[in-house]
Amino acid sequence: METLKNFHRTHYCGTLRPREIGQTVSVCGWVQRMRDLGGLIFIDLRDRTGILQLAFDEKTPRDMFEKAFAARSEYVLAATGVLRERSSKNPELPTGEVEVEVTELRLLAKSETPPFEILEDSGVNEMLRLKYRYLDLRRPDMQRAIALRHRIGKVARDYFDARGFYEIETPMLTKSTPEGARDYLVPSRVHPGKFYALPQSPQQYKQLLMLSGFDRYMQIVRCFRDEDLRADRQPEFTQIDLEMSFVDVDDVIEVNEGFLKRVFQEILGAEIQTPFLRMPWKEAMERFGSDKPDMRFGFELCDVTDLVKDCGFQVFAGPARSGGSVRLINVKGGASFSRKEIDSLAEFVKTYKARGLAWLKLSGGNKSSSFAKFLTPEELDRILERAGGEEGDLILVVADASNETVFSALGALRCECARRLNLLDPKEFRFLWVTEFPLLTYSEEEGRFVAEHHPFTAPMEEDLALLDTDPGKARAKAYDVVLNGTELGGGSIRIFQAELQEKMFSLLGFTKEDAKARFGHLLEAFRYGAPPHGGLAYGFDRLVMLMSGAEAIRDVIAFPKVQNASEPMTACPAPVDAKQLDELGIAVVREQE
RNA sequence: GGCCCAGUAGUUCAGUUGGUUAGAACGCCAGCCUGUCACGCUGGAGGUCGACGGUUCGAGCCCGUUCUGGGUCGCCA
Repeated sequence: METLKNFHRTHYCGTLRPREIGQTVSVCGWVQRMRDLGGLIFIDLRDRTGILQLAFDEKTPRDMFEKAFAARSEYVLAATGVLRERSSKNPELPTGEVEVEVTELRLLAKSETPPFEILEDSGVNEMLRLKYRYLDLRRPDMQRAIALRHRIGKVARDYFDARGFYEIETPMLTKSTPEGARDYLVPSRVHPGKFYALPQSPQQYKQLLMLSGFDRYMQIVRCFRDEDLRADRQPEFTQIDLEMSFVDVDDVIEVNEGFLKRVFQEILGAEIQTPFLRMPWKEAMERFGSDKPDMRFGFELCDVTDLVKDCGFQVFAGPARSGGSVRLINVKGGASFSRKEIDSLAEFVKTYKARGLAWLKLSGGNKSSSFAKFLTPEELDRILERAGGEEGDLILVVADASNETVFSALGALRCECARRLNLLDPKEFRFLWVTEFPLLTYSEEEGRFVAEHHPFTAPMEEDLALLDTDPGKARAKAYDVVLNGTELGGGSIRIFQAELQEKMFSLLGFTKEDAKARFGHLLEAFRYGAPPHGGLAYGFDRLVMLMSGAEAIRDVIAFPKVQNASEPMTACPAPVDAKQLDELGIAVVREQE
């Protein structure tokens, strides 16, 4: 095996063009492919910039030719030679007009045959890819995703720096505050029986930084939540976290619209119009059945509760009379769905706890329907009129005694129909601010109000009086930025007055002692002059995912975890030595079989 | 914790009603080949059909259990 002694790379493989013809170049990389034509050998050498053809023939020094002959996939080579024009060009390749007439070739490392080929758009099983992630990451699409991630982070740092934000690090070993997601706990050798928690977000620290007068803070920061995974949720994930002092909702929104406009412009060349549409939470739910509506298509919800309250169809009339609702979406062009497809949509809404799905199809001048026969023609006409039903439409109705069920079922259904009708263009970017979230929601399970966002979120001034009379109706100065049905980020203006914070805690059912034990440091700090402040945090992985067109955040994370929160390559989590546990004063009483 | 989907050479897949020795492509190995670039040609190696159990004269295929992975509901302030 050889080394790089006295060898100096002059170029990346993928960067060479006819302008360098005649120059002596030195390149390094991995063997993508070797083509042995007998007296002539070609090697495609790959580095992170692309592929370059190395050529070997009878003019090549004999020992170099022998080395080329022995080259195999993924061998690591260094080559020096004169760049020349190819006698037959390859228009498919950016470097397709040139090749290196090799005079020196070094074999730096051999490679076993990889478990899968290093190719773009690999159809390989993801588990295998993740087990050999270091090989998977050699593939051009992964290289691009990781490079894109870097560039987006760079734009974020540059943008916020230019607007006076400091990047300040906050601790990874923090105090567990068991409100919200489960914490990852870290034991302490020095304090047996006591635990740190990995941060779910730097929320309290960044608020304290505002109190310290830093005025504008940002951080690209790892966060941890010990909850179940999804395509867009990992147990450790990255936020672009920011906080600003002496601001209200409009100020936070404005600086962030500027950021998103900039990052989409710089990275994708996409011109995003600002300001974004803003929509109160209540309107988003009523119109789209979701607090993160995808605005790329219609199919808005339509409330027909009043029209069916007295009808003879109990499936509709029952929920309509008992405080629930009957709502529909009109899927334009949905009449093309077969009966079987409609049945599968009915199965789909059942996962959202809907009892069933009533449907009416307008096709070929006819109405076919699962429920029309239970209604009078007049009742049906009024429903169709309100739904705007016309030829080619499919009307889908969900009735339930719980409005939440109706919203979540129809909200998911409208997205599913759009998917099936191919209405989702990943290159179209429809931004939206959802604002005026409820401050509190009542938890039946816990028998108390819980914070919708978090307990430091400020109520809207116009709703302050409601805190004493009807707290469930109070709206918060909270906002989410939504892109194509994905929550990209969210934040709020925070409470900065101790009296209001105490009132919030009491609404949340915390005693003074509870509040002191959990948030005492914050409450005490707020006694020393807290500025009005607020902020926002982006899901960085989700942002990169949407900008790269990936379908899961795993595809934009170098070393992601799989669904059971383990990591296939290193096989963690893993048991530890009894000695380590002993030092920590920890006894494991229940092990997984 | 619930529901749905998937698991067959190294990889991606096919495999009829349950019936002889489980196939293809790519990859890999060997030979030939001087302008290929998904090189070509010839030959070859490579399989616990995820695992266990059951039904059967006979199971890749049917049944049950289980493991692994994916999606999703719950959960995720």
